[in-house]
Amino acid sequence: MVTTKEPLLRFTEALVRLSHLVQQVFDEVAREHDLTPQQAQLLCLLIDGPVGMTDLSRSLHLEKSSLTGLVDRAGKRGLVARARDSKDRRACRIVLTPEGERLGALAHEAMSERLEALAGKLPQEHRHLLTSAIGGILAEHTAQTGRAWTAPES
Amino acid sequence: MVTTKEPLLRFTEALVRLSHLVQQVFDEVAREHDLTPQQAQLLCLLIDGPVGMTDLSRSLHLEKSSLTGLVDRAGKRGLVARARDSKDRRACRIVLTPEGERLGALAHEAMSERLEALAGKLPQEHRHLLTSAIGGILAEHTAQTGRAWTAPES
DNA sequence: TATTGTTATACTCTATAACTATA
DNA sequence: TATAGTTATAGAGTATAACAATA
Repeated sequence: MVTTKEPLLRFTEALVRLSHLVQQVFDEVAREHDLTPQQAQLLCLLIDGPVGMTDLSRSLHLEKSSLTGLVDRAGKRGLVARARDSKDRRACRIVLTPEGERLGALAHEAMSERLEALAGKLPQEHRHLLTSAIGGILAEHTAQTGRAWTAPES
Repeated sequence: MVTTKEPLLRFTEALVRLSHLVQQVFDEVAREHDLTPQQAQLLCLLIDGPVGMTDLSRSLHLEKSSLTGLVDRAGKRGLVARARDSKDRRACRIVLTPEGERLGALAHEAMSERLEALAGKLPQEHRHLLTSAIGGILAEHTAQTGRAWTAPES
């Protein structure tokens, strides 16, 4: 289980620390845009188009009832709105308001810039390797759980 | 700003997705051990020894008052306790109870196993590269903020 | 005066259980 | 019956502001 030489930073520890750092940057960016982290995440998920509650709750790993509250509060702040589904009268699709779209895009861009800055000293080839290694990990998770790490295909 | 060929998965997006995945695994593990994610994180930070409130709030990026509540609840569950500081009568040091130590160790181990499984298909050398690349990113963050990503040196 | 930590207050976030309405 | 979503409730997490005790 333990290899002959322990590196300075263990692999799993590196993953956890990186994830904490990214999370922290995300929280900061959200706050700078006067959003809660959860609202920012919601906006990011809606940038590509309207999504139904069930799909959203899967993507966010939230119970439907938790999502109802989140959408309610985001709605009260004028970031999103509920649109009725034309095919299924039980369902609704959550859409970004112009303000939600604006803030979502701003936050997304700020996030990218911040992360780029963090990786600025990394040589290009290392970035590519890192990216593809992460792709492998995400694929492995998909294989283990059967769930995709992107949009839920209905 | 944009290189000649955009890879399938952009670098920053890969970082964000990886971080979400790790976060999700962390939440699952915490829940399986009947802990909230924040409690699990608290236990992990205390494994190496008692820590004062001010240092804890820095490590967790929490206001002191938020931390008071977190420690209160963890205390009510018998996971941690407040010990008075011998040198400074204002301060206290948060210590793990035996139960907290047990649960913290279990959760930490489960987390490692889960992440190892996710990276299982990755060749050793890629893992090392990934680890050192992450080390670089963490170091860059330290350089930019002046804060270390590990224990806060008082 | 500065620092350590708590209290008071007001939100947001989250899950569980029970519910309504549509399919 | 099953699915989409909400309501009710309870508790956890968080920040801001004001405070107490010690340094």
